[in-house]
Amino acid sequence: MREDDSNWFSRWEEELPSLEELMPLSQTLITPDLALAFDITNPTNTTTTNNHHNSSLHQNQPQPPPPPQPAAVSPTPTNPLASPQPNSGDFAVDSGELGSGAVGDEPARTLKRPRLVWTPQLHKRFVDAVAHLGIKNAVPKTIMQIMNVDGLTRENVASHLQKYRLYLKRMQGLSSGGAGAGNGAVGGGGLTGGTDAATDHLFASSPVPAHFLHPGRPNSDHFLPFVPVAALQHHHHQQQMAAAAAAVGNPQLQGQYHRPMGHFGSPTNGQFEHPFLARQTQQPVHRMGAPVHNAVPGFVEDLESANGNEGRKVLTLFPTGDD
DNA sequence: AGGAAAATAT
DNA sequence: CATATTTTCC
Repeated sequence: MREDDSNWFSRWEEELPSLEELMPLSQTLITPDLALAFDITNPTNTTTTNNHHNSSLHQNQPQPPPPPQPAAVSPTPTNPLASPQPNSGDFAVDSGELGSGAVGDEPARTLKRPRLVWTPQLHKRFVDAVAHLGIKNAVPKTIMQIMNVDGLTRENVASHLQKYRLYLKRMQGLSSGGAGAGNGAVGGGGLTGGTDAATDHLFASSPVPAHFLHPGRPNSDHFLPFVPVAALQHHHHQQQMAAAAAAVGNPQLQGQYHRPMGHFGSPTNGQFEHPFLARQTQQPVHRMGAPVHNAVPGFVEDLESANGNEGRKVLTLFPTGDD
């Protein structure tokens, strides 16, 4: 009956991805023009946005087009952007990158895919994709498609999905009625405060959809009238760099999270310092009266804190639909 | 292609 | 040493 209509409609609205979500990470990260420009004639770039100091974000660019994400590495062997040319202005990329050392290397060469760093933002996208698909359909391939992150490969998602599932499982055991779970299956964590196993850090940054925890009820049906946006987008351009490069090339950040005994007790948390991805939603803490005009039409203030602040979404009817 | 486990890197 | 991510096997 009609009831359903309004029901699903509401849900539909909530599920509507915001602009940010619609935009491919890669695109958001860099602009093709700049990227090209970089490779071709203007090696002047900041290439590196590497995080030299993550202490504070020095984002001067209102729209960081500095395409330089790939500084660390270039996942795509064929992509021109991969050239981490020396940044002329700023300093060189920072220090050794870890394993790859690719910073100063040339692109196009047998580049191995650098380690993908799952930043909270990326993870959020991942969770979002899984949520929309429903655990049922949440398979690597689909998730990957919906995420539409350049450079992301099925393997990456599969791997993360595996971990994510384990995380959910762990959560179930702990959150259930409580005392029940007797066995210390916790493996590692078992803190009273909640879920803070080291692994949870990343996962904790994004809220886990409630239905994920209940196996018994898929929460109504998720029949999507149309395929979720991103899935439709087919870009075959220089994709492998941005997101991947962005997310990837910065293992240094990892150092921060990777603290074995992590002491992330920030209640307000949610403010991760992302090197690149951060730029998408995390704007500088500039609270000036002067509004930061989003020069880009596609940029909406998506100030969503990874905390649990959800609800403020801009309804975007569809992706720019340009393509 | 999906899932799990092992291997490796950080 | 532990965790995160990749790679391999089923």
